[in-house]
Amino acid sequence: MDQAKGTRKGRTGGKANEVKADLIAVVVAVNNSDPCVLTIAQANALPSGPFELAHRSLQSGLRGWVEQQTGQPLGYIEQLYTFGDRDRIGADERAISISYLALTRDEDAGASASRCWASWYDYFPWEDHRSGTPPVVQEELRPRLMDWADGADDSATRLERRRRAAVAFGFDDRSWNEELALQRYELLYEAALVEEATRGGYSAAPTPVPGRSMIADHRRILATGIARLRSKIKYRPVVFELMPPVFTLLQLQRTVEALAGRLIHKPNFRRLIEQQELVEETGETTAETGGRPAKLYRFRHAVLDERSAAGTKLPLSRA
Amino acid sequence: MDQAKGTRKGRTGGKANEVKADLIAVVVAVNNSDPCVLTIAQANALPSGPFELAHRSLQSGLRGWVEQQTGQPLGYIEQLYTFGDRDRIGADERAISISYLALTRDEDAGASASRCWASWYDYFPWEDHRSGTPPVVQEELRPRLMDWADGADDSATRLERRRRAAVAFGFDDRSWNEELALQRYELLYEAALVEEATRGGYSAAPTPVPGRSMIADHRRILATGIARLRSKIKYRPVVFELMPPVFTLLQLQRTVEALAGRLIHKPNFRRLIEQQELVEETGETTAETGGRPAKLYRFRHAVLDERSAAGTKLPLSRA
DNA sequence: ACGCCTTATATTCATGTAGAGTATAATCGG
DNA sequence: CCGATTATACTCTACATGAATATAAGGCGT
Repeated sequence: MDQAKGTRKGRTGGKANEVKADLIAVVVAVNNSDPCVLTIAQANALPSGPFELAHRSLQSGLRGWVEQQTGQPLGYIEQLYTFGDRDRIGADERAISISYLALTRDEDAGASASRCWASWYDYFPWEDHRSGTPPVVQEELRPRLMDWADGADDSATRLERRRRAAVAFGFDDRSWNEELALQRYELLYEAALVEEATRGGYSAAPTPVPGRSMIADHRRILATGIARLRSKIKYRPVVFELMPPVFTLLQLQRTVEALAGRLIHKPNFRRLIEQQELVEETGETTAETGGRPAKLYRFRHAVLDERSAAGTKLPLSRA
Repeated sequence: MDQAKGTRKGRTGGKANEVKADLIAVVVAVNNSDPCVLTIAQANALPSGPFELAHRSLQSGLRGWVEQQTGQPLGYIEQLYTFGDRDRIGADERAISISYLALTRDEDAGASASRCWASWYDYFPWEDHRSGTPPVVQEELRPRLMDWADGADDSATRLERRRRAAVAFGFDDRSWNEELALQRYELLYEAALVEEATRGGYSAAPTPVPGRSMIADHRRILATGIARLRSKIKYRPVVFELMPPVFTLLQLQRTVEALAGRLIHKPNFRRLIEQQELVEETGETTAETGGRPAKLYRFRHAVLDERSAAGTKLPLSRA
């Protein structure tokens, strides 16, 4: 495909088999039920920078870049994915992108000149189902994806495309699965319905679907982070990285709902949290919620020790 | 720590911020209830090679190296983790390791000169609990980990180490969790009980615990692959990548047991497989199993289409 | 041919958990 | 003091899971 580029890099002195490695961060916080990502460049890019010799490790390099570009110190970090440059748009030379997900609280609003929190759903308007399926899904994504499917050469491909669209977006009475955020973005990319897909300039660029784009493959990386986080909150107590030290159960629920992009059954949510003993009461209450004062809770950090929390789904014998 | 190396790389012409990127493969197959990994260099290394300019993508580069070094073509591939060189032992220059998990069948025994399948449990004897907890856990790992814990300076650290060892290995009536394969290896590394941990030559090297080691951080990468696979078989139908086209339910169970390193309740396993409609009968039976002839099944490839199969663990509303 | 061993397959039961709905309690503002 | 609002508690049903037991169908030795 792009084999013509194979011998392009003729720098003298440099070893042929070396590449540039970029560290890219998806830094997430939740403010007032709004899931936010830390951005730079007028919300057009994620914090990032090359892995340098001075960096002690990949993670410390990432921390350095994020702090330098946004002033935001990072707590919880996990690796997302390493992309090769075939996936990178506009990359001028051989490069790989090592992406990370970081969770933080947007507490200290000090020195936040370049710090810019943007809502996830500015980039992915179709991902927020907290008020029901957003209109853009039925009114725009569905017909345009169907057009794309019908544009295939053979009928097998047409069926295949329809099926993939239906699974990803929950068409035809399928249920919406919030964890498929990455698949949805990639499907739209493949259908050339997002701005990034038409950057090559080869095809006549149609109007992209709603949703802000980013430089290079940053929006794809953001989608990867969203998908990972939506999956992870279900089996690891990572939400608490996004919560203040003390909170009410409803605040916790609203945070999870913001991340998942869908609503949660309140009594069941409370039951789940309580029976898993994820939190403990502080003894205080707050009346700032409007009605009956709510108990305040804090995260039981001990659960990080107690549970290895890898759920089984196989009929393993307990013997 | 290794900051002294910071300015070491003074090559003229080459850009400073470029690194070597190695592609490393954990290629898994299961033969006769034995989980195997594809190795080279007398079973001392995993197939690997640098990411080169000629490679179309990271995955195709990996495929190339594995096929060249072992003759084994790869089917299913997924990325595992990208390690920085602080984690690499004996790395002479700045480098990162991008590791992958591949699943295959060891069918065509043709041209397998350099191809060498080695059992997982040669490298991790403490991971096979199919015949109960292996003796090495109680007889060797436990006392030596306790010694390590007791060797800490302050009592808080001692308690912490004991707790981590207990969680990882299921001491003190805790249950064994097969998915913690990586944590177990890293704990042994930290306690300097594996050969890799004493390569620096600084400390007087004690006798490592049983279990074959590998070059660089390859055993760590293998542990990463084992942990990932043990986790993934529980929520995605990846086992079938390791099965022949047609198989009995017991063969399928034995394969899962080989991977998980523990036994499965037979009736429940069958129920799980059947009610999820993962397989369909071929109509044939085989009498090669000793007793009553077993029905032969094949994987229902349609499930890959139908299900997005991301299980929920939150009380989401279905409305 | 018969019984027995082995493996395959089917059935049952108790328990626990998830989804969903309903009921009561404690504030505040009029 | 009433009702709007939010918090908290309880109930019910369906289904999945862990575990045990029962029946079926071959081979094999005598």
